[in-house]
Amino acid sequence: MPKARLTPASVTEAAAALVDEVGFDNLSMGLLAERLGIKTPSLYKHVTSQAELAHRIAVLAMTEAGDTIRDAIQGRSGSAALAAGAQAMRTYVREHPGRYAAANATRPTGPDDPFIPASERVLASWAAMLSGYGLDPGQEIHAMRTLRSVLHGFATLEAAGGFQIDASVDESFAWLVTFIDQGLRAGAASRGDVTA
Amino acid sequence: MPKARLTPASVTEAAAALVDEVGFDNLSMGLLAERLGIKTPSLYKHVTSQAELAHRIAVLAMTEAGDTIRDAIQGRSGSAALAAGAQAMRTYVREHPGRYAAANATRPTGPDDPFIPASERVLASWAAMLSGYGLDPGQEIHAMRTLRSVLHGFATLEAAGGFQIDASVDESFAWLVTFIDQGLRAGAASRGDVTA
DNA sequence: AGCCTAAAGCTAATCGCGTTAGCTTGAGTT
DNA sequence: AACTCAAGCTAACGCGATTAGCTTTAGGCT
Repeated sequence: MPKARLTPASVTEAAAALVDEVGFDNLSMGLLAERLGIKTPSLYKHVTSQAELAHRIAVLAMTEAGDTIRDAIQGRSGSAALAAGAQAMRTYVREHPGRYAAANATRPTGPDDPFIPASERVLASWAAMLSGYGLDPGQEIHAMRTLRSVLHGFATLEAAGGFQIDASVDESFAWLVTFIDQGLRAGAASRGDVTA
Repeated sequence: MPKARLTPASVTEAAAALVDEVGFDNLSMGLLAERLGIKTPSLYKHVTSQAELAHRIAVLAMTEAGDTIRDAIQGRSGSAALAAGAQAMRTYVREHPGRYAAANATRPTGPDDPFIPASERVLASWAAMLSGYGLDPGQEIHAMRTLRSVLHGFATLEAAGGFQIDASVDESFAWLVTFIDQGLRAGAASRGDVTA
């Protein structure tokens, strides 16, 4: 049999790179085939459908994002962990807008979808980071959702060009991170958790 | 000439209703035509393209959202204005997920695009609400962006089914609003910096 | 009342893109 | 050297958006 020039991983990676360049909803089989130097129908020897391809990009994205966030948080705690994790996520989305869009467009296909553990790893990193704030157990879920909301919201708004005066977007993000940090600290303090 | 059964406004409204039912990216000319009781090509007597139709939905959505947010904030100030405005926005997105998706998918088509003033009206409402917190002028832009990020992030995550244990999503939103309110009151980011 | 125009519909046809069917080739195995 | 099958290819189908061109009909005008 012919040597496998194209592996499942290399095809997914090429698709992910493509999507970061042209945007997730401009992904087309023809574009990817051209990029790989083959004709469009030949792609179906490596992918069952465009939907499956998009899903594979999503799994890759979630896995990569999980890795960078985990690495950023590793070895830090509290404010530093929050700042590093948030920055890692923002940077990932800026560098891989197409992959991130793919991840947001996808839904788990079943109970054994690898997308599920990949997302859970991301959530686990955030949970680990939040645990450093010593929040009340009942509040952790809310803090987690609020955190996800801000970071996701900021990243998508930025990716969509939603911030007009982009001169100070970095500054805004730093402000946002500080805002969250102080809110979380205050939340812990309000329950007497303060180290005084 | 035949009476105008279908006005530009009624077509856009029907498309918006459709999109809220089937999801923005399941919008199709055939579906809308069927809904209006005409054949697909006849739609082009009322719309120049699907892209234009999507854009009209987006303008409608931004205008409607602006109205409800303004109305919610009217007559309130401070925490109450924030809570009411945030709730209004969340409710709008929950009730009109397709329109909101359309609004996020669109880009201004030119300097005289009605989408621009429509978005500005939304921003103006948020700005009016934020002014009640008496923030430092230099921080207002950051507070605005942070506010937009949380609300947009929460709304889109919720619409995408991103919150698994949906039992307490209402509670999480209330927590989020309180979190933002307390942060704004404290002038959170005015002191200290956590930037990595 | 009776024409005349143009808006609004329709059918037929085109185009692009995803996808399927079926043929061909060549590397690795026997 | 024969054999097999993964990976490519061309041809063709299907569906949704869009265009072309015809038909109908209501409103304005004389």
